[in-house]
Amino acid sequence: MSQARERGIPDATVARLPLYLRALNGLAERGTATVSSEDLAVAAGVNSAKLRKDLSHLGSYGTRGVGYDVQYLIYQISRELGLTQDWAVAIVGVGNLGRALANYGGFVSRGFRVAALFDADVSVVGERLVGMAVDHIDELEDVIRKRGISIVVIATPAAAAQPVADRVIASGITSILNFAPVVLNVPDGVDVRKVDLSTELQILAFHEQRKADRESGSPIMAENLAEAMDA
Amino acid sequence: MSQARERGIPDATVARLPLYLRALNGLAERGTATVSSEDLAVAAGVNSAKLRKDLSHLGSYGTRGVGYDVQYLIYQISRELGLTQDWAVAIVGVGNLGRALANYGGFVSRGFRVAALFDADVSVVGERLVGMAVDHIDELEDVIRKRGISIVVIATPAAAAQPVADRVIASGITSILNFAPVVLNVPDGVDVRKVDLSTELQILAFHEQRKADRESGSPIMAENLAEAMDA
DNA sequence: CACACTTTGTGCATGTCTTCACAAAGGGAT
DNA sequence: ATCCCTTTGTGAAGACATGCACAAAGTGTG
Repeated sequence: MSQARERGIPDATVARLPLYLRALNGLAERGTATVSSEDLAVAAGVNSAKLRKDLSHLGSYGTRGVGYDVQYLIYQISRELGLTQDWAVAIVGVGNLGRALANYGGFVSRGFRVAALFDADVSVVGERLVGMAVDHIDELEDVIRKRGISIVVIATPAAAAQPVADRVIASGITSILNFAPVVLNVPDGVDVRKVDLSTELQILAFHEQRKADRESGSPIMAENLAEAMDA
Repeated sequence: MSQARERGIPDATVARLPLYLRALNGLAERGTATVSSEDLAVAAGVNSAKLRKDLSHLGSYGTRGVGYDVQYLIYQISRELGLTQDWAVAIVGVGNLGRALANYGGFVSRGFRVAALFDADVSVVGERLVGMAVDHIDELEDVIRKRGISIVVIATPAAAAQPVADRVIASGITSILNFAPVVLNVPDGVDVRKVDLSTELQILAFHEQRKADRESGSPIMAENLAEAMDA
C-alpha cells in the first residue's frame, strides 16, 4: 500500500515540515508526550486535515484514537529533512546582514553549523565572529572543499551575488540560500532559495492598499462583497 | 470582457509582481524602452506564458508584435502594488537583525520608509540609526499612531514576538512582517508574512540529502529514474 | 468480550496554478 | 493596400494542492 510513500513528497508538504518540527519541539519542551493532529495543527497554524495528509507522506506514524508520539515524530521529520546529519554552511558577505545571520543562534542549533565566513573587504578579513575567522573571498574554492561546505548563504550586495554564485557552483555546491535582491542564474541541479525583504514588504503593501480601498467604499459593490468572502 | 480584471489578482501572481518590477527597473537603468514577454521572463526567471498571464490580470498593457513599454509597465505594477504611495514602516527589535534591516538600503528606496525603531533594552534606546532614534517599546502604541505607521517588522527574539504582535494589532496595524521563528496568532483581517532562515535551510537540506541519496545509488531504480525527470 | 469513543489515514470533490498552443492584433516593408 | 512577421492575450487541458467526510483502527470501560 501507500504508493506515495518512500520518496515523492510534494514541495508544499516539504515547505511545511520545518513548521511542524518547530511546533513539536515546543511541545516536547513542555513535556508533552503525545499530540493529536488537531492540537498540532493549531500549534503550527494549519488545518488538521492538511497536517494529517502531510504526515501521511512520510509514513504512518500516528496511532488511531491516540495521536502522534511527539519524540518519535520529531525524529522522523528530522530524518526526512536530513537534520540527523551535520551541514557545514558558509556565509559569503559579512556586512550587517551576514553578521546578523552568523550570530543568529536559531539555525546553528539544529543540524547546521557555520563553517566558513567570506568577505571581499580586507579590513574585515581576519575578524573573528562566532569563533570563526573571516576568510578573503579569494580563498572561496579552497575553503569550500577543505571544510566540506555543502550549503552557501549569499549575503553580499546585489552586484556581487551572481559572480559569487558562479564560483560556489563551480566548486561543486548545489544548494544556495540567496539574500541578495537579484535573480540568480544557475544550471539545472542547483537549488536556490531566495529570501527577500523588499518583496515581502511589497506583497504586504498590496494587501494593505486593498484593505484601504475597501474601507473608503469604492462604488463597485458586488466585487467588494465577493472579496470580503475570502478569509 | 476580462471579468478577472479590476481586482481579483491571484496570490501567486501578486507574489511575482515584485520580481517583475525589479527586472524592469534593471532594464530601465540600462535604457531599454520596450521588452518582450520572453525577454522579461528570462530576466525574472519565469516562464513567458506565466508572465503574460500574470500581467493580463492587471490589464492589457502590451502591444502585440512589439512587447511592453518598460516605463509604463513599471508604473502600472507600482500602482497595483501600492508603491506610488509612501509606507511608514516600524522595526521592533534593534538587535543584529533589526540593525541589518534598518541599514538595508534596498527597501527604503521604493515606497517604504523606516519611520520608527523600538527596543526593550534601555541601553539601546536613544541610539540613532539611519537618522532615527530608537524608542522604548513602552511608547509603541503612541508612536505608531502619531507617525502613521502602517506596516510593522518584528525582529525580536522568539519569545517577544507574540506579545509585540498583540500590541501592534491593538494599535490598529493589519500588516506584519515577522522574522521571529514563531507562528503568530492573529485575528482575521491581519496579514502576516514570515521570513524564516532556519526553515529555508531545512528545505535546502532536504533537497541536498535527496541528491546525495540518488548519487550513492539506492537499489530502487525505477523510483530514482522517475525522480530524475523532475527538473 | 462487546460497546462507546477517539483519532488517524485517505478517497474524492473542489479549487488554484501552470503550461501549451493558437487566434487576434499590431508593425513595417513593398 | 496587401502581405508577412512578431508578439500579445487567453481558452482549455493538465498538474498540483486543499479540505471534507468517513471508514478503519486503535483505546478503555464495564
